Amino acid sequence: MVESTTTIYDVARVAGVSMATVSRVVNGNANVKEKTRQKVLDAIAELDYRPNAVARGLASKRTTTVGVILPTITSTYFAAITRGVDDIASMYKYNMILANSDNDVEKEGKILETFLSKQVDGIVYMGSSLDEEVRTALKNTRTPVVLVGTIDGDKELPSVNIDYHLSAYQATTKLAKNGNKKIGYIMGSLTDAENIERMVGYQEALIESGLEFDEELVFEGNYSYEQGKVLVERLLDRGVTGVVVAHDTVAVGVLSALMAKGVKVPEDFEIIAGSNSPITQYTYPSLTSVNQPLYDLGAVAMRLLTKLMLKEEVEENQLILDHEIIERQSTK
Amino acid sequence: MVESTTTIYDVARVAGVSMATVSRVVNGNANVKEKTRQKVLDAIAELDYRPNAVARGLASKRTTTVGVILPTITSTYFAAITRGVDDIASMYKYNMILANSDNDVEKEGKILETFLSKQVDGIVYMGSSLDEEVRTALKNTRTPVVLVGTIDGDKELPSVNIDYHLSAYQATTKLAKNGNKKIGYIMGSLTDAENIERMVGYQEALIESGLEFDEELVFEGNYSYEQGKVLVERLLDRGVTGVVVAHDTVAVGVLSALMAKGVKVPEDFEIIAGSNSPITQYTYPSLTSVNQPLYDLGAVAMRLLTKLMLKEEVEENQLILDHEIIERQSTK
DNA sequence: TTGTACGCGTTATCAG
DNA sequence: CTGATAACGCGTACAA
Repeated sequence: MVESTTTIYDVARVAGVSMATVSRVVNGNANVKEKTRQKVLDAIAELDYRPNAVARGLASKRTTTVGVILPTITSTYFAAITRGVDDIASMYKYNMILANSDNDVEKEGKILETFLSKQVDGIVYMGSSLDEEVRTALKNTRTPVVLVGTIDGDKELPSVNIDYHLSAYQATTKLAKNGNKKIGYIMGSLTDAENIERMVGYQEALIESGLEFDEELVFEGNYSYEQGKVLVERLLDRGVTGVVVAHDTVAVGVLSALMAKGVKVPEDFEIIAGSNSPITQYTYPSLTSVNQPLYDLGAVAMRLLTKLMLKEEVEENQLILDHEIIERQSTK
Repeated sequence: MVESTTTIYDVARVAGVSMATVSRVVNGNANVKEKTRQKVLDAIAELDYRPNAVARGLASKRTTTVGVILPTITSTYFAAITRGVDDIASMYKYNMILANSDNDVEKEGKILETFLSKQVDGIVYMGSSLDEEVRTALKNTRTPVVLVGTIDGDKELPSVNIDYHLSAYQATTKLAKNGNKKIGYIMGSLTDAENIERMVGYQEALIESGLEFDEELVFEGNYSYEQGKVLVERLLDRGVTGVVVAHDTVAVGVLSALMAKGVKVPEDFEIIAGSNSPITQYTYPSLTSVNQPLYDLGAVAMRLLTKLMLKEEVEENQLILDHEIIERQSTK
């Protein structure tokens, strides 16, 4: 196999046609006589010719590649979304360049630069906190961008999310109905639009349930399991008997710490996790969870992106997918 | 921001030099007078010029992109490895095109074709079963390939793994020493070289521990949680009191089913998981696990790949990383 | 130290 | 239906 880059010219020569015709055949252009098409196809098979996508990209200004930027692929939350993105992407013949940002503004900036220099046709962005700087950069690009699980406060950038406000309201109400008087909430930074929505939903639910809002019961938990274990101490100190945890990994940490302390779940303490990523089913007791349709979020986002890339009409930029609360063993 | 693709020529014009000089500056070529370099830099800043990586790739025949092919990114096992790959990749200025194969031969073939047509500089392959067809294709490519967590029976393709034989031996021995008389093993398909190694280690440990090998106690478990739950019935039926489970997700399924049945872990049943992916710490009781250094496996593989891509000398192609058994709560 | 000119492998336009 | 030929944006010998 001496494979020294056989080009479209080689194929043309062997098939006895011009390279233009070969190009037509390769690209499925209809204007080719069946007989010549067959000659070309034979030559392609004979030479084991494979089109060079880079050259193609240069000439056509399309790379059939989209950039995906996310905090870290090791999170089952982002992994599930990403799987949805990839499935739809490959369905539309796109590939995915993936980059982990650790939600670091500087890294995000660099990744964005790289993606643009690589001429990606579109970008899928995930990141709990959408920094102002990054947001501006995203808006100033000609390249289509879709946010997933991330809210742009101004609702300018296309995005796919669930109704965080409603989900927080429902989860809190559920805990209230189960008789909990002190209900905690662990979410990400309150500077994120997404969490502001959650906060409002939480407060509304408390009020409607005749409970008092106490900011001491709201905690900022990042993505870590350890964080969850640490927060349990404070939850218990403050008399909390039920908690809604936005990030699943943190929820698992909370559960583990409670179990280790001998606190009975759900008898003495109830937990509702926030995104129904796979791990919520793996724990024992399994975690009641807000079911964010993660795979679908990714799939829908990618579908939206294809429309944007192909300049199709898009009636609505801000997509909201349905969620539900899946009852498992961590609530009564 | 009228951004109509400013090229190297525009920069040259503004800076009053030739495009060759601009190219030199952009590529950090030393042979440029400091003064002109500065002029060029200014022009670049003024025009907000960004090199076109596609054109660059065509001219230089290097894309600074590697292709990563894996069964599914939703597995914490592969996700952890992938994170290691990406960190080292970006350290060396490479990007990662990611594709999920579901371990399907046909998909793998297509992905490989796509990667090659996109002119990736190298390929990282993960997949429990390395199909003969795929293996051949991988070997016939000029593009460097590194396998991770995957064994090439012939040891021809460069790879990074742990010693599966030894790990199986140790885990089995541990359960034997703890007094278990019937020890089960759940692994993937026995057609995979990796699992054959496990099988041998398992058998050796049994013999040395004076226990009998019974093929009825070896199960083929794929990656699913559900599978683990199903297998528990059979394990119990056959009097097994301790099991080694190669795939963590399956191990979690086993644990959950046992807990649900009221079987005490580790008192009445012991479990050792196979790869120490994050979920093994998240369960309660947490899972004793063979600690495969997943992140490192990915990092080392990518490092090896950079050497291959840069045609550096590589003394050893078959890398084996150390593992250990991390004691948690699922063993006595 | 800097500039010229060609090539990388395709796509796309325009004749014919 | 088919064939020249000019881009696409950049790297790089070869000259100067």
